[in-house]
Amino acid sequence: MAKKNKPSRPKARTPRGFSDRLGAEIIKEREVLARISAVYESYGFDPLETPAFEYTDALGKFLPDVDRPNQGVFSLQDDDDQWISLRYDLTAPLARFVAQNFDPLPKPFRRYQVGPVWRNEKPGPGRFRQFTQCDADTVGAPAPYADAEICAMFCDAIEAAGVARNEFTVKVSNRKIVDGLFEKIGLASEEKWETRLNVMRSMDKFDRLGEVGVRHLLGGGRADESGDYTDGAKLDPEHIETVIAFLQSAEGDGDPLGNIEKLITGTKSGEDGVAELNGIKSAIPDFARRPIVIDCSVIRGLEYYTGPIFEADFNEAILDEKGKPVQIGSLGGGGRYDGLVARFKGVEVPAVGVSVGVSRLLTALELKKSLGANTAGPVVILALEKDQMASYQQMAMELRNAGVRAEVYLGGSNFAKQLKYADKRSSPVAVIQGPDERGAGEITIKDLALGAALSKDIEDNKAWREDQPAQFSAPRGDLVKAVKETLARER
RNA sequence: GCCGCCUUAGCUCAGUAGGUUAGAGCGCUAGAUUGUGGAUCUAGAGGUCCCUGGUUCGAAACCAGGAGGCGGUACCA
Repeated sequence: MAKKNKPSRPKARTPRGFSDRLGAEIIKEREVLARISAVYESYGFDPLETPAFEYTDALGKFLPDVDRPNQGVFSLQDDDDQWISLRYDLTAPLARFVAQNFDPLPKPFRRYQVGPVWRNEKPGPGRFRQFTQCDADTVGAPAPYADAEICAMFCDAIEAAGVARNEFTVKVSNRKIVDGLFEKIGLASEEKWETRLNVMRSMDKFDRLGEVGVRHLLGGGRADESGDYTDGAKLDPEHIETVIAFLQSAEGDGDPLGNIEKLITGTKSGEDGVAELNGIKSAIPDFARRPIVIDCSVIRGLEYYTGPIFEADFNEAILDEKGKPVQIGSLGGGGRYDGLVARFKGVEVPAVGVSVGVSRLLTALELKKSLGANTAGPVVILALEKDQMASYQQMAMELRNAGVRAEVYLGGSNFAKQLKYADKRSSPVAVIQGPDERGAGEITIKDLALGAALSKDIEDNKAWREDQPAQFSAPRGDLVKAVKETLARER
């Protein structure tokens, strides 16, 4: 039964959570990154590049233990026995960089950074183990003015990336307000930190699980549809009411800040937080026309945010090819983290920043099909006579010099196959010169896009072939002109 | 990590109460239509039926373990 003599070959495949990318996809991402970077640069942020690997202790709490050194991050032990890890975001490397080069840097230090980051966790739709982030941070400036600027720039960057103003919302909250809530419900003391974490996790799920789900999580616990059970925070009923009211403060037509203020009145950090949000509001030009809302149901990272926090979300659910909603997560987010550099320096350095999740954004735009038609391929010059290759390459050169992407067909196939190739490359135009044209000093320009459009209502192939409505001839000397005119017509 | 479902051709999927040469559509390759892609016709290639082990005269099918995928859930800087 088993076949003999069959060599066992490795299976060609990409590791899970990673992906190959080709052609148009890369071009699109490059374009989106360029647009976001341009926004950051126009605000005066300088580009920074740091290596993919960092010493693991510089990245934070994920010191690899012997059992699970790769929990969350990809780590390996260098030949000098030190642990190094692939960066999981761009903020930790920034903190390291600032601490390392503190004295000569201008303060505040404004930098942006674009690049891949890696996380060793379960992949899902729009969720990869390698993805691109696009961050901008201001280090060394206290709240709220730097926060206001970052927040406004965040909106500009997302818009520049191709999401319209009415398609997304930047939600703003403040960690201090959440602290105020904890004071109100008696969770402020040191030994209650675990319950606090628990409550924050539950609150973070408000948008996904809704009021009912969060009530369960705050109380006794919740069983999900797969039968798994999550233990609850076991709060008193009245405290649950307070938390729910807090989460719902942004709903309805009232003013969210006012609602919050009533809930957390009398707490020091709560009032500080409200004041900071007011400061942000008043420091953003044309605030009312921007898609920014105060919404305290946003929690984000549990550990390090110390002040204002931002999160950008799509307004409407993203659907996949089958029309099913996809959990794609936020478009990006950020906030103030005054303690991060202190890990290295011992002194608190105030800092605030945002991160745009470019890979997610592109997945979403792809699903929403708002990135427009496919990027056109190159003009293909058919190679009908092998002894004329130099003259074909000459044509390609002329087109390139005129700024037109062009290539000569280099395979070994016949006429029909060459056109098929051009079709597959989604070439807009094919340039044809066989013996007939060459004798007459001409070329044939074939408008592939137009042909494709016309062919939709073609029935008789014979008539189609005889007419050839989508092509015309031109003098060899007019090559560039004729191609450019054809391309222009397609726009 | 936990729970559930799934894995047969490049893709989408049939299939058999365990029984010789495992199928379809699309795609692919080649040819026809006398130098023309998308139409039509003809032919062809391509499968360790996810892997390993077990039960059996016989396993793609049944059992166990593993891997991968999907969905939920937990964690998430």
